[in-house]
Amino acid sequence: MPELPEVERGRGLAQAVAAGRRIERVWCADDPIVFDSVGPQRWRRTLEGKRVEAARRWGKQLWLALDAPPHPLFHFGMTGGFKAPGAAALQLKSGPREDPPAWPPRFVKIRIHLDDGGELAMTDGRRLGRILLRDDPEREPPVSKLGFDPLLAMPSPKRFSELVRARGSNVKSLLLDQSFAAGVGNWIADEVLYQAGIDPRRRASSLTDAEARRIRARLAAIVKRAVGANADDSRYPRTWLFHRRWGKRGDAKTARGEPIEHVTIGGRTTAWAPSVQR
DNA sequence: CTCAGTGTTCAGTG
DNA sequence: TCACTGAACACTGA
Repeated sequence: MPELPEVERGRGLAQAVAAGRRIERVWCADDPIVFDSVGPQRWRRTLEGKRVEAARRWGKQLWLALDAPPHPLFHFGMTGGFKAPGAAALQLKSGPREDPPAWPPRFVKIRIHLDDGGELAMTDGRRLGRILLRDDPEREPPVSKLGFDPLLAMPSPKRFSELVRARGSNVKSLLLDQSFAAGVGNWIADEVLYQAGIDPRRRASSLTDAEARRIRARLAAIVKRAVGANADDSRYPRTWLFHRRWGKRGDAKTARGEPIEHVTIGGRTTAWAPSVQR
């Protein structure tokens, strides 16, 4: 699920459901992994009675700004997400004839009941997500260790180019490095390099200024477009590598007929089109 | 039954 | 310090 656009959709849902509301009651799953050893009783004591001022995000980190600290900070891992009852329209791919919305949802980890009868829940099937408490989320790890957020704070072309060309790793790994660009995940990194026409194995320090600027422009455009589509991938442009990258078929091709290769870079499956990425 | 996986972290190596 | 690799985490779904 979650790269920057999916997390931003979660932020929007939380903002719509919870901002301005008081938290009346909280239910926590008995899951010491996702809750990072903060017990359910402390969660309830911390959250109940507080008012939610806003839902904020940096990279893949998401938190509820309350009227008093500490604030709950969420990371969705591979499979986490926010849910709200009857919020189908705000969620992913909830077409007319999908499964009836189950409530409470499968794999629910926390349920936050609000004073207007609404509810915000987080689910996480594979338990790689985390829910933490932070007094000052923006100035404490993990958020303080993140790099720029491509939606909220893209560096200038000049600055971006300097940043990229100072790094020795391959450009795919660099894009995945959260201390460089916060919120970029595996498919966005591949999409950026495909559209920019850059071989993912290139050393960042070997890129020309023009190539670095091209990467910046594609990163900005792809993130903006995916967020604008509310992370509904059926609305992503047909020409995107995204639609063709899954399932490593030997005969996979892009929409333009370019053969797609799958290789492992930085420990992650990388899909790319060698004929147009140099 | 096997295996990949939209993420992160840590230990070990060079 | 930097860069890289592999394993671990936990579990689903193909």
